[in-house]
Amino acid sequence: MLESTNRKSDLECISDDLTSLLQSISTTKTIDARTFLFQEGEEAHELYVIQHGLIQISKLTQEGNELNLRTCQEGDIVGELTLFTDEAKYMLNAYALKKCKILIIQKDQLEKELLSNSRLTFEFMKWMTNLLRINQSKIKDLVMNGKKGALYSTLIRFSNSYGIQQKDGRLIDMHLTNQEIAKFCAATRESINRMLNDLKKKGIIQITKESKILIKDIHYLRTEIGCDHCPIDICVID
Amino acid sequence: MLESTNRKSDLECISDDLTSLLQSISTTKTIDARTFLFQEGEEAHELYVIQHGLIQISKLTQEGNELNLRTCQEGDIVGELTLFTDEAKYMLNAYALKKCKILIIQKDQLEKELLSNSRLTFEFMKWMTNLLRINQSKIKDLVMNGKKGALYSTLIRFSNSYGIQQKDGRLIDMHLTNQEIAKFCAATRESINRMLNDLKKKGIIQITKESKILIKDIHYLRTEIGCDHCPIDICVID
DNA sequence: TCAGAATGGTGATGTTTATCACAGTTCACA
DNA sequence: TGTGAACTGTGATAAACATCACCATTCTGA
Repeated sequence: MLESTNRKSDLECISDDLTSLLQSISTTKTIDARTFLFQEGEEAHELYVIQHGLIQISKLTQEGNELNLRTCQEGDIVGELTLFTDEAKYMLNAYALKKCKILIIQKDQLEKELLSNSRLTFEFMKWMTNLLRINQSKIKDLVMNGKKGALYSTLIRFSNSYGIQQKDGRLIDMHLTNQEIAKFCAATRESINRMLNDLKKKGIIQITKESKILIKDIHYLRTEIGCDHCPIDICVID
Repeated sequence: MLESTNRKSDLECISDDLTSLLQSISTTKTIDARTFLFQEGEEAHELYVIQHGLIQISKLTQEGNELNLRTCQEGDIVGELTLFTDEAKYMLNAYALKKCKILIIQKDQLEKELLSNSRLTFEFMKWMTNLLRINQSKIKDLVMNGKKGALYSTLIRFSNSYGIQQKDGRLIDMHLTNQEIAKFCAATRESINRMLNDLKKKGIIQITKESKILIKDIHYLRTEIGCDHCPIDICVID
């Protein structure tokens, strides 16, 4: 490991002021692995900051299919889509992949605090704008170059969010099954498997002993989907 | 025409205070049909409110393909993705479909004004939150049910944004060519044409004399893509 | 340590969607 | 009012992707 991950959590992206505010007005709780922090349709009066653990944000379809949208870890803010909204229901599911320690922040309290401090507001709006930009670029990536584009985009985003630079490439420091990747791409496990094997044969990626993905030629992935010069803070998982 | 469109523009969604603020700090300009208000990569120091006209927001790919993201008319805010962001370049293209009258607002001036007035901040964050939710649901719709899902979602969104209720259905009061719809769905003109004709044969839609789309059975479209009970302010074009 | 579960891998086959090619129709405007 | 441009419609064919079926491999917990 030559260099630690360059991923910035939500809390790292926003200022220390906001961070300490969030921590000062919050309580904590612990949730077990393989349980939901919240589910679609539930009333949303709180939002959360992950102190420790791993949470998957997803959306379910009627047929039981699942689309993964984010994978969140320490420092990330979860549940943000309900802020300042009358419609107080979650649209998404938050599922704990590991045991988590969570800060709980009351939505109306945060709203109150934000409105009384314009510097915090500025930080928060900046963060929201960034989420908007990320989502815009995701729409393009998932839709414009078929499933291959969706996969390449997902790999690039994971690399930017959770990658560790190594001498022979960039390691996605996270255990990802074919099935999980498929859920980010809205593709089937089998298609993802075939495409990953193609990338292996071409030498673009490599699977490590701990079955993590090592990206040896990220430039190939980028040029294939035409995100050659897109800003690195946009091409991320959350 | 039994009932006027229920579409709310951005300005209608946000408060009168913000509306008048936006108008007070803006200058105006006029741009011709078939010209760009701004293009990807350009420096972004301003954002815009449409006073009159029609603007298409899109994203181009390297191969010259185009993905339509929004169609904006009177009252809509354009260029919002650059707010509160260091990255001062537009990610999208704004193309005038009709001659437009536009309010120009300096980005830093708006940021300053917003931060000095917490009620306006509240409104603005609420509006941004809503945009985020719309984008989330668009990702799902475009990706989860194939091109048919993308088409049905696009029709529903246009119906909600630009529809006029009539005795025999809901009329999308806008001239949409197959090619334009295709750009919203990231599909080909031919595929859209075939799918629309299938819907015609099934009696789900009907084309009026002015070649506008009349949706006779929106319930069918909704159930097919599983957005039967999604809030109407989320299933919109912008 | 061993049985069952989860995951990875791959062929065969069918469906969806794009591509190409071209003819018919409508529209804009000189 | 006629003519080129834009749009619609449709068949034939190819590529992308899903589905199904099945076996190999790895992981996991009693």
